[in-house]
Amino acid sequence: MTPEELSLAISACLKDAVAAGEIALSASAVPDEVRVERPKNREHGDWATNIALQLSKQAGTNPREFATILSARLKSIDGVSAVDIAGPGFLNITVDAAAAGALAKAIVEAGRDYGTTTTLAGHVVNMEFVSANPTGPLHIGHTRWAALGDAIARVLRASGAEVTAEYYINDAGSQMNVFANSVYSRLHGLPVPEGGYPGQYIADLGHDVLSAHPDIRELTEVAALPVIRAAAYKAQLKDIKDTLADFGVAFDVYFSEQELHDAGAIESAVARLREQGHVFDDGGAVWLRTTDFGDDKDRVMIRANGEPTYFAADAAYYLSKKDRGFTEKIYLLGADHHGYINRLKAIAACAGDDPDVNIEVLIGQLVSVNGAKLSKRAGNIIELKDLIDWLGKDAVRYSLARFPADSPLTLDPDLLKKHSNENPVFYVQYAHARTRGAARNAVAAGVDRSAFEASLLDHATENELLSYLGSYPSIVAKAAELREPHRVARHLEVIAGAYHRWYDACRIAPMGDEPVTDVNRTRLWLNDATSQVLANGLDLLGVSAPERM
RNA sequence: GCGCCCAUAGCUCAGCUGGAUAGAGCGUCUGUCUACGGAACAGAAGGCCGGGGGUUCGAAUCCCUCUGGGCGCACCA
Repeated sequence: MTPEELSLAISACLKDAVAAGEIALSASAVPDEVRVERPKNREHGDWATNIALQLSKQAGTNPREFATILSARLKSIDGVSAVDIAGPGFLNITVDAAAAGALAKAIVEAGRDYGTTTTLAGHVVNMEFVSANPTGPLHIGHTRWAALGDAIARVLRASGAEVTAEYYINDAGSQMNVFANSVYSRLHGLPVPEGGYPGQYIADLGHDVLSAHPDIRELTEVAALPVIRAAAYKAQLKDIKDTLADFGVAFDVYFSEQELHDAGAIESAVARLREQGHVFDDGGAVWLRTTDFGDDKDRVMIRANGEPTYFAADAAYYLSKKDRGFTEKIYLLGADHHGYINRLKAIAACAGDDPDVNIEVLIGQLVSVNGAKLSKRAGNIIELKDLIDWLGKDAVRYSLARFPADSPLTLDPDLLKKHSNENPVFYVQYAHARTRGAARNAVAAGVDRSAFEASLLDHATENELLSYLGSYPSIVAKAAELREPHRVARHLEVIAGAYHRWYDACRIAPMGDEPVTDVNRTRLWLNDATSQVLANGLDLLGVSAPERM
């Protein structure tokens, strides 16, 4: 019995009670699924619901009376062994061991599919994240979104959504010229130009350019700059892609801003938005009236000098996503871009979309290290590449994925540097390795899965572990719905803890010369079910599930 | 000045969108091993959930208001 099954059964009982006239509610007031929670206190049963507290007012009765009527029907649910009414009207439900234990076998049989649902089926999602300028290496600021964005994409897919992960390359702006100038200066041993990019990587890019174009130093500045710009851009973008691959982050599409310009998409975007009636001319510039849709000021699309703005490219890019058939466009942006929310939503509205449905802008607080703010331009960056080499992909990805995006996060490098159980990733990975080790030992001792007797999983720690395994799918679905993959990570930590407690209390393999019994065999199913859930969950976070550590 | 985010144990942070005695890891202290992997488990100490009002059966959670942090307000990209 999973919490979902219980939830549906409770809802059915409610509907029956309404139909029988025992509760004065309209049928539409009964929710299809009743939320059941795992009570903190074990004396409160296996599962609890506060549905009586929520609906009694509408039903014109008091919560305890409501609960009494409902509990009589809940007792007849197959697998429910007891129903108690507590406090102001909580319903505490106890499930018998056989009904709870059956889950272990179901999980093993579902395998990698356990935890996938269809709650977001039909959603065609474009998820844009990272999108770092191709003028420098990825640093820790991008790291958070790389880890989180990839995990969100995976969680969405697990919930049935069709997701395209997309990286927008800002390769068209004036920063590309600054970038080329910076490399040019390095090649000629000149100081970093005003506002240019410092940092060793500029010199490294110079070497890349030099090996591709050995005569680059002989060219005049005017002739050299376009060559440098193209070659350094190519090398830097490759570096970014390689780093993301090392981080286990896969993008389906790398979208070039320059190609938008080359294809005339800016002009056609202005024309299309003008048709929608939201474009106006003022002071020689072309504007989009974003204030019609909640922005605090209108935005220039084409400057008085005829040059398009970055904002115009944003609008063209949005239209591209719309044209490509995405019903939901999700943007993951850093907190320093939160001012973009309104204008991006206004673009969607101007394009005729519903800004509450078709576009979603997620804002993440920036990660800091040792209190120092990181700046690409200042050159004191911590590169993603170095972080991976330093701490390992798994530790970095897990550390970033286990916190929600909207709270400030301070990473202590000295703490993260330690490969010890101070880092929660090891707690979860170790639990998985332990399940594998326990299975190897059990098999060596002659235990197999030839028998499964669910009612034998009756220890308190088994009840606890089963309930957490059972709520895993709804946690994944919730994480997808709210775009909060940290919920998965936290739940894995809960499962790992429950597993360790079970492992301490209940042996899988027989002790010494004792014979193998169905208790051992059945426990092996539960062990393997735990293994499967931990592996599935870690995979959603892009973290490996090691066989041994 | 206007706007967004944040404030919970000594530290880093959860808290399932309003529920029962507010949790985890680390740190501190005390226990459990002739060990299916001790990278574990059990227990203790540690909280005015930033302050003050309000909403209701019930608030860390929702509303208002202070305080204190982070960030943003371009015909830059």
